[in-house]
Amino acid sequence: MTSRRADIIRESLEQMIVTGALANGERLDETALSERFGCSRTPLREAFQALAASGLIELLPHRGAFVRHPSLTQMVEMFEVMAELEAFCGRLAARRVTNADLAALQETVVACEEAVRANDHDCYYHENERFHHLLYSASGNSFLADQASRLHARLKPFRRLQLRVRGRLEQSLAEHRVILDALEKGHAEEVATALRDHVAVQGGKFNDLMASYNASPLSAQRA
Amino acid sequence: MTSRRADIIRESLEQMIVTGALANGERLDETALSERFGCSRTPLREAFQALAASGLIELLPHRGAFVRHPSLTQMVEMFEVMAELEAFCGRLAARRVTNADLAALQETVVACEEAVRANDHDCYYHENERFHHLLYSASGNSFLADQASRLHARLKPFRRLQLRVRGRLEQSLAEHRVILDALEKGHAEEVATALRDHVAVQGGKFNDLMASYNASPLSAQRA
DNA sequence: GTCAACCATATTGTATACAATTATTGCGTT
DNA sequence: AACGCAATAATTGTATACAATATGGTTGAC
Repeated sequence: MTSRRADIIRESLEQMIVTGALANGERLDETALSERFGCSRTPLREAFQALAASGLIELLPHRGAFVRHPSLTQMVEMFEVMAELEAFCGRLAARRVTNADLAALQETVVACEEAVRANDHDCYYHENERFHHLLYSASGNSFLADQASRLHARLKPFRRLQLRVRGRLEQSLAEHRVILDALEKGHAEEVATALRDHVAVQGGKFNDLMASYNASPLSAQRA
Repeated sequence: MTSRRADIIRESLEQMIVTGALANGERLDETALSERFGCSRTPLREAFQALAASGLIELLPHRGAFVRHPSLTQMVEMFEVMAELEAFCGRLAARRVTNADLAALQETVVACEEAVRANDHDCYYHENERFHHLLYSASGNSFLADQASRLHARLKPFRRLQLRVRGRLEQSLAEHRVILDALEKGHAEEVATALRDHVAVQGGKFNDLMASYNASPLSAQRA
């Protein structure tokens, strides 16, 4: 149980930033926020440090904290790295995956199938998360798994937007099947390629992403 | 100019941790350190936050800050990821590199040659850094470049140990030449493979690394 | 003698007060 | 009228004081 006020505030601010409740370039006023959260400036400043470390805000010395939403370019760059990290996870997992891992992955695929049938986007989203996180740890490299998880978390709001495109759920599920199949056969390069294509923003997906980005509050110009 | 006491303290502690002046598992006493640095606990705590974010210490709620040196396993894991990140930088750079980048890279190779002739390890180390950072930005993906730089910085103390192995300088230089050559020709996969092998800890390099790790103060058991 | 519960102590987390730096506004000069 | 400088106000950075939590030792019971 986290009894630290600072941690709660960090999560709260994180949410406000990724949902777009806090606009890009906006300055976070310590005194104003401390009144809003009903606490002093101290825990707020600690939360700022953590947010700055994960890149959600920029901390300029003696000037304050500023919200920094990724630009479209930065977003594409992040997806480019994410694709490669996942591909690497897959390549390692093809050699190191355990039967328990495979069984758990299979479970998520089944759950995803049901979600698609029920057209339950939230459920699919949840199971999709499980699939990818299982894959990260199946890499057998806990540092890699951690890095992948961090970036995955940072891309969370954009992935949600993507999954809402028509037909994307079915396509995503089919790709999961291909990945799992190659993984079971131990075909490292096939797994890597399938994952890279699954995650990468390319072709039509780029247009979808761009459209949803421009429509979202995150795209607001900097102050 | 950084007039923040917290930043200075962070750098100072960072140095003490990576050099092994602070042993693994050691608890960082806020009051003791604040007296030592001649300041209050506030900037120290801010420094702790930053160090925890980069993984050098662990911050347990209501219990304090503990130094966390990577285990041999974690180190190998980090090198595994570093190799892949650099390989990806190279693959992208093969398509996106500019003539100015190539010229700058060529310069570092020349400087490295001179350093090897003079047997100047410090100079070689410095030019080696330049080579790799140039490569990161040549990837044309600034997010990737940033991530690569971060991990590169974290592996710094271990790389220093590695370069001290006899004959490693010449071997490293030769590899730089191969990488640059493939880069000029635009052979993406050659660049990637050469970089992966250049960075990866495998074969004899693993033994060298393990030996230097065991000999270093970083390998001390946790308290 | 051992284990558990409780109290004392020490240490972290938070609030507030103060210092230092930056931004702003107004005035004076060109 | 526009630019530059200076004083003032606002905001961040730091110090200190206080509150909350965890640890360790002691005491009591079984």
